Amino acid sequence: MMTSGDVESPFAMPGHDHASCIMTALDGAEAICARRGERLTPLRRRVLELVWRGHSPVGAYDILALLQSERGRVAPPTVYRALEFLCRQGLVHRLDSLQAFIGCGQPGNDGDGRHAAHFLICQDCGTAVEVRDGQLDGAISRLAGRTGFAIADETIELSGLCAACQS
Amino acid sequence: MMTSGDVESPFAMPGHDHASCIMTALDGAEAICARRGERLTPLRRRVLELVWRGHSPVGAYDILALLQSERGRVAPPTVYRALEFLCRQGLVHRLDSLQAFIGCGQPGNDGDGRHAAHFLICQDCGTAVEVRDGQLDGAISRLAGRTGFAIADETIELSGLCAACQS
DNA sequence: TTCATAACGTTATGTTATATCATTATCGAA
DNA sequence: TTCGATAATGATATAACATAACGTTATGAA
Ligand SMILES: [Zn+2]
Ligand SMILES: [Zn+2]
Ligand SMILES: [Zn+2]
Ligand SMILES: [Zn+2]
Repeated sequence: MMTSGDVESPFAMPGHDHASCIMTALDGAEAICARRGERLTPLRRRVLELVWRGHSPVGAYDILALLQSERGRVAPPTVYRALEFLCRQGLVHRLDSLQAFIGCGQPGNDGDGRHAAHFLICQDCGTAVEVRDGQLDGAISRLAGRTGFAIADETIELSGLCAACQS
Repeated sequence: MMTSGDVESPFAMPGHDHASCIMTALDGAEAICARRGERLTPLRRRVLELVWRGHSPVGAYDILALLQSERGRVAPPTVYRALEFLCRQGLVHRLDSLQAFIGCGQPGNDGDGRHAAHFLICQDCGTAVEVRDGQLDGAISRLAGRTGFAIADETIELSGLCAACQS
């Protein structure tokens, strides 16, 4: 599975045990919600599982189609409400540059809410990896301090080619 | 008018001479397109002018409505094609977090194409300021180098409150 | 049990963006 | 100048993404 220490080669996980990624994500979500007194209902849990189908961002309507294939009539608000809950809990992130969603690999590391997430997105294989970089965080903090700007939300998404896809 | 050296207090321009901002942007766009052999047609020029109505991002359908009010029937592709051209020339940037567009204050500084743009966006007054920060650029470069990632496109948008709006 | 609230279902609509094909403008070559 | 290639625009339709509004059901505490 993918671990949170894989920053040096975040894309290097071909043929990994993805079932383990999913299980870790679901178990972690259960624990986080239990601790917070939030309700990870069957629907929300299933949507989270569908978001975790892989390591590529998934569109809301992709999830909708998957839900419809297993439950019959499902309407967009059903999906958007579940995604909103999952984003609020920091279990899922929205990638604004793609209008799509991806599971968070390090949820709950920032107290009780969501955290700023920074992404590398491969335009070839579609993989998106959440990265944490102290220098980047520092540069952002200093920029904010220098300009007197109070950051509430960060959208940092770097698109390009991962190492494996450059050959 | 706003100059490209205002990085230290990028939001401090209340009551400035915005007509001068617009003129500078249009004149610069003319010069850049002429140099590149690209055609800044009346429509494209007008869309650029409308994007420069202020220092807040403008939605494509806002521009559409403005165009319709002065030309009668105008369809979405007309606006999107003009915006696509202006983005391609680096004269306008799209803010993914807002699904909106804003004029570039420093176009043509990077040879013949668009450049990476980083923004501070005030959630109160709506102003968006394009910033250039060497430390941020450096942190991004090092992150890419360290992970073997080849960046093609950067979406960096920091939302929050500008200094003036925190009181 | 009863009530208040949260979650979900359902219908309708709003918002953003693009595919496709017809028409017109532009510009260089014959 | 006329022709023909290409770029730009017009026009119609539809795709893709997201939310408003309201009714119903589930949940849990008093
Ligand atoms: Zn996996
Ligand atoms: Zn890749
Ligand atoms: Zn101005
Ligand atoms: Zn402000």
